[in-house]
Amino acid sequence: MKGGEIMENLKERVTIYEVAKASGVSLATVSRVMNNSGTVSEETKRKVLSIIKKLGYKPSGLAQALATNKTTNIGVIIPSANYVYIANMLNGITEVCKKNGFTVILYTTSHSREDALNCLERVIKSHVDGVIVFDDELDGEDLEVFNSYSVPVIDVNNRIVASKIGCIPFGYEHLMKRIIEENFVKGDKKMTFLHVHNAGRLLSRVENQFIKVHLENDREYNIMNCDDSYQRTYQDFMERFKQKRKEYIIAYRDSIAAAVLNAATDSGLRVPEDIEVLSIIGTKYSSILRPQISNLHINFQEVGKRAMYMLIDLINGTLIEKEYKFESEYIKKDSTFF
Amino acid sequence: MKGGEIMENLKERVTIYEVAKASGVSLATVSRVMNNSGTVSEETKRKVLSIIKKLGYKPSGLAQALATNKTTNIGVIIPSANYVYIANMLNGITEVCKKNGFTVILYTTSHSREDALNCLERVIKSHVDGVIVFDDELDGEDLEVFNSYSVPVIDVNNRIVASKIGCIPFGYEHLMKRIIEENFVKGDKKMTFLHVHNAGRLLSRVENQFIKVHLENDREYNIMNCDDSYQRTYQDFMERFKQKRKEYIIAYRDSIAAAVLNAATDSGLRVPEDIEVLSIIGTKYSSILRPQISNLHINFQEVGKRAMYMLIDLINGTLIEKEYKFESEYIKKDSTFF
DNA sequence: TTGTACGCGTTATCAA
DNA sequence: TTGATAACGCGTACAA
Repeated sequence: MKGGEIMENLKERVTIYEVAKASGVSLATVSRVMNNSGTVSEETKRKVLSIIKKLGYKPSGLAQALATNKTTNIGVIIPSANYVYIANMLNGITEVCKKNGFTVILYTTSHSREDALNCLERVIKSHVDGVIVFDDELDGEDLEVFNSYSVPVIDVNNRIVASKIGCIPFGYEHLMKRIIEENFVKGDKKMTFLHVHNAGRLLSRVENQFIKVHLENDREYNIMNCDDSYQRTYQDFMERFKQKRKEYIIAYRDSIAAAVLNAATDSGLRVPEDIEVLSIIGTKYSSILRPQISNLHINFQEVGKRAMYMLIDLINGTLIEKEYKFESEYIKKDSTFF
Repeated sequence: MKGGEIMENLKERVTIYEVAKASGVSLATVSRVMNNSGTVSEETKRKVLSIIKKLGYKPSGLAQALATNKTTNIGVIIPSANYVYIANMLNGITEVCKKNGFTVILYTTSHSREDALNCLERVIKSHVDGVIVFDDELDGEDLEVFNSYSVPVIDVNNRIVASKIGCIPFGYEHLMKRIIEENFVKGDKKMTFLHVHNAGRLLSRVENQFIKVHLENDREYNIMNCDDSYQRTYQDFMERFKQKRKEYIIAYRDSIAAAVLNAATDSGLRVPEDIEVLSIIGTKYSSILRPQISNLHINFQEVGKRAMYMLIDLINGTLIEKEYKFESEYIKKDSTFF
């Protein structure tokens, strides 16, 4: 053995052929043993199994997928795993995946159209058995593209239905209307909606509803631009709260709501007497933060699980109801009066 | 056309053969066009490209992977995406992946040895080009198994090095010692370490260090069993704080620390005068919660990025330093005195 | 019960 | 500049 020779024990991947040879049978028999298909005599089965174990043979998922046209992989497209509610959904998906023998391939879009189209390409190339989309960069037409490559789709947070598309829309409108009108009747504060640039359809829909309900009731309202960052929002509100106004503020999610609350508290304003805050997307942090934040709750872990269940049915062609709506629930905490 | 016929426009996947036929060239030429390899005349190139576009041809990643022995997929093994710091790491990984043309396959183990071994199997079957492991269920021997199937590994939170294994250990011990001893000198409270059953090596190591430093200094300490859940811990401490004792409590992560803090506040105890709390793993919530939580900070997004950079180098055989340590940093906030 | 041979959709090596 | 053709590792009719 020469000096410079590579000594790594990268034993080459053992294939079905080698198992067959070592067992003295054909590769078809090995395949049968692996998949418990066809009929194999107990004796050869034992022998083959022992060889498989001895050689440490693991079938190549690639070759299997190519031969069977099934990968048992599903794609998940999300903007980022960094938001708690999205991580919760992801967790629900993986849970159901594991129980059903699927594996998750993760695609993130970082809020960019370019990334999104890139994902689309890669998802199609990857031969996933199906895909769950929770991403505003992808619209109905994009989802049709998946379908045209016969990739079943479950679209979360939309209402797009087609032959191989199911959807899980969220119901925030009714509840939003109820809360706003309750504030008109019992409350005394003008409402401010925190508008986040490019934050997606979910927030836009709620914002539109916010405006609509105000117009219907002939009430004044504020829309305020807001960064999707705790620090920046905190600073903005420290500035804003120098004038000790009373306000009812609606924020996208817990961190943003917390920024407002902390700024209020740090400015000597009382919650909820002076400042009321509502978080649209509530997570467990709504209850951990003090004061606890009132929020419109949807269990995103359950959303993820449901999405995956629906996708499995869609893949198997047994999905009856292509739409499953999640209604939000009002969790009244300390940051609001009613 | 009969009535019951299926009308779905699931156009079958178009293959390289069909493109070749439609272009009047051989599949080899199409392959060359796709990969910009070899030499193709401008004219046929144009023709082939137009056909590719027209037919919407996307090469099969499966077949490519089988032929080239490269998937451009990497595996990520984590206990769950539900913890903020893990989600942060995941985010760092995906970011670097995207820039370098890799795709993440996600494997979660749900804190079970069985799941972990299952992951091991699936990772090997899936032909990933490499794997990042941040999971206590998998030990050094398991990682060697990856290696024996020539799957490069980056192991986070451990110090295991081998031919195709790199690692990213965390440095908590020194800082822990410094903080504890500072408390001995300047502080006046007995320290309590929250022991979480089966929470993994990271916490165990810190706990051992906690005990060691106390023994070295001949000081008394408490170890207290604690659930890895906000609610349960909150209740436990509401009970405990009925006796208005003074304590310095060390918790695993923000949520748990918050449970202690909230219980203290709700029991009429002052922070940090009566109760001091330190969170070992700090996230952005350390600064959002009130009082803000002192913590031992490691930027997990950076950990994820670094892990992926190292993995890429390992795959390419260009990784020089197989170990890259992340030292924790003490972020002094309002929940402690020093 | 077992083996042969073909197909899955690519890449890559030769010749032509 | 192109086109056959052999891998890649497996599943699976069909034949034996």
